[in-house]
Amino acid sequence: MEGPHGMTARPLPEPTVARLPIYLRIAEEHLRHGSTTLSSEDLARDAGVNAAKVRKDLSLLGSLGTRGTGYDAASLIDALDALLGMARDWPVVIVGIGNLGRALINARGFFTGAYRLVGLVDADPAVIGEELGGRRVGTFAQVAAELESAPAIGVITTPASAAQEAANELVALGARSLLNFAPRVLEVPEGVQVRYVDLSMELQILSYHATRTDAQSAGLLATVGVEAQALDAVDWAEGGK
Amino acid sequence: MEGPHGMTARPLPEPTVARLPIYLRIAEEHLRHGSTTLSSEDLARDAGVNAAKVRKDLSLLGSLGTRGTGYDAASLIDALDALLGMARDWPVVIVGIGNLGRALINARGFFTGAYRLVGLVDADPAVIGEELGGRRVGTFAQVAAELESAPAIGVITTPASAAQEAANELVALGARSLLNFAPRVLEVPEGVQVRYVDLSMELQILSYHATRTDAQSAGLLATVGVEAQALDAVDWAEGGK
DNA sequence: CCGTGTGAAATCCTTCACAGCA
DNA sequence: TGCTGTGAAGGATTTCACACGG
Repeated sequence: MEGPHGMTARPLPEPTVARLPIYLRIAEEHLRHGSTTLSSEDLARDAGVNAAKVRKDLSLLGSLGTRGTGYDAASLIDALDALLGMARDWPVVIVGIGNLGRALINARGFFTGAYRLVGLVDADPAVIGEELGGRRVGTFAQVAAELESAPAIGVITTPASAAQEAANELVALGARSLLNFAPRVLEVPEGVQVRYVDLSMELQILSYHATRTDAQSAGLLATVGVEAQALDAVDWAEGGK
Repeated sequence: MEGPHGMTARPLPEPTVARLPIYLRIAEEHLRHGSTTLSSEDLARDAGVNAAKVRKDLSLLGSLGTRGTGYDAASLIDALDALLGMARDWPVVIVGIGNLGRALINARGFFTGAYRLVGLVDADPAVIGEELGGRRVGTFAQVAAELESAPAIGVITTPASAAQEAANELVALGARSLLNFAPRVLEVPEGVQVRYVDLSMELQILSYHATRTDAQSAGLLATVGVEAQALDAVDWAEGGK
């Protein structure tokens, strides 16, 4: 059904999965700019990766390209859309309506396309009742009562101390994917996916590298031949022990 | 100076670097809760990784532990603080004062410790002049004039269309590390670090996995023995061709 | 002739298993 | 005895190099 030749596909390597959304974005951009085909070299340049990697990645989805020509932008978009589930409907609940939660609600591109905001949860009585993005903020119980179906994705933007409880409630509501912005590793049942976005961690990783390159530029440069690499986000988790 | 035995250290593996902030957070928490030592097993449980991985990671920083006992929380924190540059001062400029930018300015834990907000840039005249987080929003020229020194880190929260220009300006100001929230791969000079946080990409990766596990649970479960893994963020980039 | 698709090689990371020290 | 530190094994991903097809 979803494999290269209709057979049961083995799971894609996680680094490949993380690059697919980038390829999708680039293909959409190329199409908007009028080019109907693009080569692995084009994709590689825009994504900041090796061309061989692009070909290997895309070949895992099937034979999408044409030898001597490249990839048809529209076909590539279709294939990636299908694989990333962009044709489906993904109801999203956000827990923690602070600054970050509000930013996500209002962010362009966050609730476009397949992802649909269906619930806003907060514990603070001062926030409950407020209307944002066409939804009224409620407690878990209130939101659960108003949901038509289980949310597919739960977004956690609470303080760290409330994150595990938020995860528990979201899983109880039926969410099987969590996007956690709180600086806490979550315990979730097997089969529940968790992705972590930790802003202070990002700063620390940057300052680690900055410390190192400073020290090196004082000596001799040691980072020779380092290819510009765009995105290899592999921070994911599958629940269970 | 920074190697295990005072010798020139080879660079740490990138996945290891991405885990160090987590170990740091866990050690701080343990210390706050009164335990002065913690084992690799403790760290592994809280971080959601394998204990062997913890030991391998930490052994790369030197011999921090004591056989038969574990790691001294305070010493571990010191070592990680030093390595991640937490003793230094990291001036940060934010470009793009929309919802996300404001969320970062107000977020607890984002501008605590080593990271210090020194400038806010936006192109919108309606936003320029506004005061947030103790800083007045200005154009690049205005902010540049008020800076005491070059910013170490630039945070980009502009729309995608403005991200490359923001990166150029930040590099011109002297920033050597960029944290980019815009869905765009940036071109930067060699030696400039870029990390990407792309929220819509996170959702797409989640929906990819959700699609797959749904299809599998209809058949037979194939994800057996998958260890819970916390964070392997490896999305980083070094400029240059 | 050009660019994809792909075995094979090389590299990187993780996990194992245990020696060694407190 | 208990837990770290680490060589070696194992697994996964990246890169190479080129056969193949349009």
